[in-house]
Amino acid sequence: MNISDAADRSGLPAKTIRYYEDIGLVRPARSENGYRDFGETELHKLVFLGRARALGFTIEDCRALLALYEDDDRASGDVKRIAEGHLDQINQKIADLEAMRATLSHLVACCHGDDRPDCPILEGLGGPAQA
Amino acid sequence: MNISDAADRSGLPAKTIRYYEDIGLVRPARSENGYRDFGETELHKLVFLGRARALGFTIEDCRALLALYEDDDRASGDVKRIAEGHLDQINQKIADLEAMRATLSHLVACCHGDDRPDCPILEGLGGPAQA
DNA sequence: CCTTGACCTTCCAGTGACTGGAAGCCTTAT
DNA sequence: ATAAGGCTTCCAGTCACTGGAAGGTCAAGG
Repeated sequence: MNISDAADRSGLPAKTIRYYEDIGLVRPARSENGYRDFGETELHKLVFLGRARALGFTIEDCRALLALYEDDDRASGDVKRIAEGHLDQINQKIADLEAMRATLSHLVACCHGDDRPDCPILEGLGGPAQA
Repeated sequence: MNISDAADRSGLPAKTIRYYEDIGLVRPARSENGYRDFGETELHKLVFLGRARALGFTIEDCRALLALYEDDDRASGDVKRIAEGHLDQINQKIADLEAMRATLSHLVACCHGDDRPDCPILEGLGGPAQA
């Protein structure tokens, strides 16, 4: 299967698939003409990578997860540890974003947003530190 | 004031301050020896930038906000529009992360996490599409 | 006066995970 | 024979810094 079919079936852009080969995540065979030739196994890995990336795992996490996926003697504890670490990071990011949202939505709510210069948002950013 | 004092008083790393000058966000004076010399106005802008960045505004948003901050004839509506746009993006990011968290925490909860290879997390990533 | 150490300067390269584009080869259909 | 489309590689750019090298400046101590 050529790269554009692999792209269609995995949902990843062809550019991304080439990049994943560059960094050693997949190793498609090559046809005589030099084109990449994806078998079911490599396609399967692309799907796996697409799902893991969609869950926000880093490429290095994906590399580790893929190695575990292909290792019949893996310990599920290793997988779970990676996933829990990532879950902690997601929770941290959500907490950070919620703190931003709280501050910013308060400022936005206080701003009348018309053509006058008076603006609590700018005051919050530039004024003296607030409690 | 030299850059390290500006860094201490603004909370930004000196490297970041130099970068902000590079991209034209601040324009500190120069002493005869070539050192940057920050007055209160430039320091104030650094504090403003630090707060805006902490709220997740992009550098280009910061540039626009700073211009409005320095414009006595601004319309607060312009500020509010930028802030609301950013708030939308924050909300979108939170929603994305919460979706990831829901999927991932479910998978993690299903994984016994011991030394056996059986692993619902990997099955979720590599298996057939789920409803 | 000299040295030491802490500053400061500029410039270059790297981060993560792609993405866009150029230049050129291959295939398929007309 | 040619035109369109797909494939290849390689280089550069994204965002907002961050690290490090090479070298100039300054204040204190001997």
